[in-house]
Amino acid sequence: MSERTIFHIDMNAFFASVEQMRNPALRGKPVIVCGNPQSRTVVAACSYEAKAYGITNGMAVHEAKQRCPQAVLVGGDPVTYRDIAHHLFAIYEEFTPEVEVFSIDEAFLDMTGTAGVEETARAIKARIRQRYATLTCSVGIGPNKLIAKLASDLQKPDGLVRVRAGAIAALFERLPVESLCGVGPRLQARLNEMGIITCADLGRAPETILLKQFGIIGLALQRMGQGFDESPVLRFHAEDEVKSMGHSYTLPRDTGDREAVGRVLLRLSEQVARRLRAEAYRGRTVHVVVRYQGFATFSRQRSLPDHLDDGLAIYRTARRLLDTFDPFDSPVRARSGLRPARLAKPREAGGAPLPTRAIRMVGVGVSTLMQYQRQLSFLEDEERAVLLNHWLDRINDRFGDFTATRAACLAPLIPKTHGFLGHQRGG
DNA sequence: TCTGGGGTCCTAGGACCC
DNA sequence: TCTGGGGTCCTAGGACCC
Repeated sequence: MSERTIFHIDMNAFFASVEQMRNPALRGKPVIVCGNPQSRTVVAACSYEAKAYGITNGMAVHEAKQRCPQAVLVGGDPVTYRDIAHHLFAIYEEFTPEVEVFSIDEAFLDMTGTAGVEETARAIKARIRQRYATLTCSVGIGPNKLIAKLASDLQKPDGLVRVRAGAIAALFERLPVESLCGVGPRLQARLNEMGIITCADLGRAPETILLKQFGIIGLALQRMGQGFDESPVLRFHAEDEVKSMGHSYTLPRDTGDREAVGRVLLRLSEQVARRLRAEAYRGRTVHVVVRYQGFATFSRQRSLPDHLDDGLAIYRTARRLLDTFDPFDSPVRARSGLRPARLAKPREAGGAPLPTRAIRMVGVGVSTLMQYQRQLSFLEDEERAVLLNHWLDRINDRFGDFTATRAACLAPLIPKTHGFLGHQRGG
């Protein structure tokens, strides 16, 4: 088989660049795109002006503000980003039908057989510029996806880097092992401990050692360290094959109030259900995740006999799971293999009831999904619920989340009467 | 005011069935 | 009288990605 030519296109500071594009006042300024700027949140994307202050994606917003007090905070606008992303993918398809959507701002293109490889890359960049004057991208070109992705990282912003097969070995001598897609902080730390610092080190590491340390993953790691990657560019859009859907919410303040958490759970369950219905899915496994003060995070799941897409039904299961959580016992019990349904009520040490550990975040998800035909006729006893949900969806689609919803969703997420300290700052 | 929110994949152990 | 053993489903946790 002849050598492949793969492009990886990575939009530079995508969300922040979109904000700067549609609001010229933000151009040239440090811009931080985050979730709700009012809540505890992290940097989802930041402009290059902000990066200059050491701000990185994933950093707590409060820390980012410390580094750069004049940074402009913008709440993200996922609908617009998705819209523009779709236009960008359409542009790529002008050049080849072999486009793999890797994330909202990244794609792989299989350009094997194209004459004038770098000219084509420049043409794509020009086409993007023509459509969105202020958006730039970095294009990485390589003999496979692994190398293409790595190459797009080598020059930012507005980069164009081609790594030919013959140049990989020399490049890997100087690239740290964490530049490989798939080697995160944990793996990096373990590899570094083993004396594996560069990609080339990884490629040279003895198979037996890698196998022993990482199991089957070890062999894949070694292949990566040698620059091998056979994975094809899949004409696949993320939304085609959804495996799970979920929502989570970090509370403005940690709380020990189970009922307040329950209300958040109901709200999240309704959101998840609405998305399931919008995409004609039903699911049979309900997951709940709880993060406590201190960041310890636990999850529980339960599979049900039937697939469902009703918020209240999801909530009822989620609520039962939530009620099996015992913050002080969970880590032990989780390892003990006891099924959540059989968990004992929280024990009382020395007769005194244990205090409840405050909850920081709660999430609900549904998996084991099944997509159905919208024309499917429903059983009669389900009709009412289906009609109600349909009606709620129509209103919410038009006017936004929670315009019409169950009354319990409208209660404050954390009652003000509970006396949380420290959230009202002076004057 | 340390540490979001959306996902995917893998592992490991237990239950259960034949 | 040990303790087989494969297949599948289920659950919890962890690593990683953007």
